Amino acid sequence: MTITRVGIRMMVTTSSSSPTEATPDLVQMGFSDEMFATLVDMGFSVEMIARAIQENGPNAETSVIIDTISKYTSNSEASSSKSKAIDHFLGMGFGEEEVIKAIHEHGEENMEQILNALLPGVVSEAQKLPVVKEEDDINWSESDDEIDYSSLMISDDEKDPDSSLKNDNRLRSLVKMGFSQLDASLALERCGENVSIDELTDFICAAQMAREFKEFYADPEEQKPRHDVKKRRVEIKREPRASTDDEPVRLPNPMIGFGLPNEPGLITHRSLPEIVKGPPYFYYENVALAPKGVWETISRHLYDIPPEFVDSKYLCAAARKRGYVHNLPISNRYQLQPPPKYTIHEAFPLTKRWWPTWDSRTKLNCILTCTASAKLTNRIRLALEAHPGEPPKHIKKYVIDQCRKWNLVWVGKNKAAPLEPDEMENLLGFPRNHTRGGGISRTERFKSLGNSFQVDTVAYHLSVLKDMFPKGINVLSLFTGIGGGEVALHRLQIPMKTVVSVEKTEVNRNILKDFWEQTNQKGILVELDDVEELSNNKIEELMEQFGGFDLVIGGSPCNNLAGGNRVSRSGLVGEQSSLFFEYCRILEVVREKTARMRRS
DNA sequence: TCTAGTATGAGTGACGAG
DNA sequence: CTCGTCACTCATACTAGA
Repeated sequence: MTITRVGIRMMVTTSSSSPTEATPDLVQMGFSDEMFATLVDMGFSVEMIARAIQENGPNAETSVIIDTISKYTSNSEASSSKSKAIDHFLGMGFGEEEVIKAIHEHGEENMEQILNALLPGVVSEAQKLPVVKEEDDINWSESDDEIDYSSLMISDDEKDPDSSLKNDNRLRSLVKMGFSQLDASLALERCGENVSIDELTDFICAAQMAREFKEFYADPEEQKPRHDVKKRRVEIKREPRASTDDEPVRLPNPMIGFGLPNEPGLITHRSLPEIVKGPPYFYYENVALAPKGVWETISRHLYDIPPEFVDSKYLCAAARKRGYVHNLPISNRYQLQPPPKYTIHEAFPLTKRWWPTWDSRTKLNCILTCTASAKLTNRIRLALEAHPGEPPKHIKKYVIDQCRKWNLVWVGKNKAAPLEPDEMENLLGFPRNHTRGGGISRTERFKSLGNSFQVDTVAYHLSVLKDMFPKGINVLSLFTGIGGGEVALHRLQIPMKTVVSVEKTEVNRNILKDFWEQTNQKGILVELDDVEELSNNKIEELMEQFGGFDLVIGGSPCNNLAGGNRVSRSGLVGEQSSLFFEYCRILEVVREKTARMRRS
C-alpha cells in the first residue's frame, strides 16, 4: 500500500556497490510495470523486491524473484519489512498497530485467527452501521433474486458439522468486513471450504469488479443482465483466485461514468465495501487512456473501487477522457450553473463566421500542454490559399487532421489558430485570467492548464458534498496544480474551512494563493510543496490542528501514462507517475487517523 | 539562464471488412 | 475471429535567440 518510488530508489541505491553510480531506474533495470505490480500485489514489500532484483539481476524472471523473496520470508529476515500479512490486513483497512499485535499473537501464517482477533475492533462499527446494500437502480439486485439461494447454502446433511460451523464463521466474518451476505455466500460456495479468508475476499472483489464494470459501464441498451452475469460467474469459478489483473478495465462507451442528468442510463446508487464508505471521502483522477494494466493497479490500490470514466465532452465543448476513483455517493449529483457551452460554436461564437463547411467538428479534442506552432498554422494558410474556393480532398484531409491534432479553431479566412490560455480556462471551467499574471509565462500557462481538472466534471461529482457539509469542509488537496478541485468546491459554494494543498510547481502555488485571496475565502490555506515530504507525522499533526480532513482530492502526475509522451511512457513505475503511491500512502494515513479520531 | 518554438511516434481502442 | 485502418493522446528534448 505504501510503495513509493523514493523507497525503491533509496533501497536500490543504498545497496549499490558504487555510490557514484547513477540512481538505477526500475525501467532501466528492465523491471516492467506488470512485474512490479504483480509482486506488490502479492504483498511483497518494495525492500524485498529491490533486494531480490539486486541478487538475481534485472533480467531475472518473475518466478525467480518470487522464489528469492520467499526465502527471505521463510528465513524470517524480513523484520524490517512489512510482511505480506501486514500488508494484507493494512490493505483491508485495519490499523497498523492492531495488525502487528495480532500477527505477533497468532503467527503470520494463521491469517484467519489474525482476522478474528482484528474483527472485534470493527464489529462494533459494523453493528452500528449494519451492512445494508444500497438499492441499485440497475437491476443487479433483481438478477440476484433469480439465483437459487438455497443452492448456495450449505446444508447440514451434506456437510459435516465442523465444516458447516467453519463456513458459518467465515460467512459472518465476510459480512462483518462489509461484504453483502449474497457475495459472501456465493464466494463460499464457489471457492469451496478449504480456502482462506483472503482468497474469499479476493474472489468477492474480483466478482464485484466484474459485475460493476459489466453493468455500470455497459451501454444500457446493450445490457443483457442475468444471462451475462451468470456466465461471468461461471467464468470466475474456473479461476477463483482471479485478481483484477485478469479482468481488464474496459472503457465505457459512451464515456459518461455513472451518467449525466437528463440523459438515459443515469445510475444513482452503487454498492461500496463498508470499509471505504466515507468520511474521509477521497477523489482520485488520472488519464483514462493509460497503458494496459495501469487502471487495474490504481483500482486495486484504492480499495478495489472501479474507476468512473468520464469524457468531459459530455459536459463542455472539449474532450477530456479521465478516470476517477472515489468513494463519494452518486445520488443527487447536480451540475454547476450556468452550464458551460456545449459546442465549439457556442463557446467561441466568433469562430463560426470563418468555420469551413467541410470542418465538421463540434467538439474540441483534449487540451494538452503544448500548442501548435506558428509555422504549422502558416502552412495551413498557404495550403488553403493555393486553392481558392473549395480545396481538394487531400488538402482538406491534411488541414482537418492538423486541426484535430492541435485543437485549432478558425479565427479568420484560411486562418486556423491554437486556443489562447483564456479560452482554455473557459473550456476547463476556470474563471477568466485564473492563470494569468503573477509571474507565470505563457508556456507555463499552457502546461498548467493542460494538466488540470475540467472543473464542471469534477464539480458534478463533488456536488454531493454540499448537503453533507453545510458548515464547510476540510480538504487535503494533493497534486493541486492550478486548483481545479478548489475552484469546483468554490463554484459549488461549499465553504472551505481548511485547504492543505500540496503542489510542487511554484507558479501553480501562486495561482491558488491568488485565487484564494481574490475570492475572499474565509478559510485557511496551507500550501506545501512536495508530497514526498508530507510525512505521516506531519499529516497527523495537520489533522489534529484542523480537526481531520473530510476530503482527500488529487490527480497524480500522468506524465508516464499519457499517450503524448513518446519518451518515458513507462506506466505507474515512471518517475512522476509513481507518485500515485504517495497518494495511496497519504490517503491511508488520513483514513487511519480519522478512524482513531472518531473512536476517541 | 530563461523562454519559446519545433520536431519527435507509439500505445490503445473502435470499427469494419473479410 | 483476425487483420488493417483510423483517430486520439493532462509530453519530452533539443535548439535558437533574447
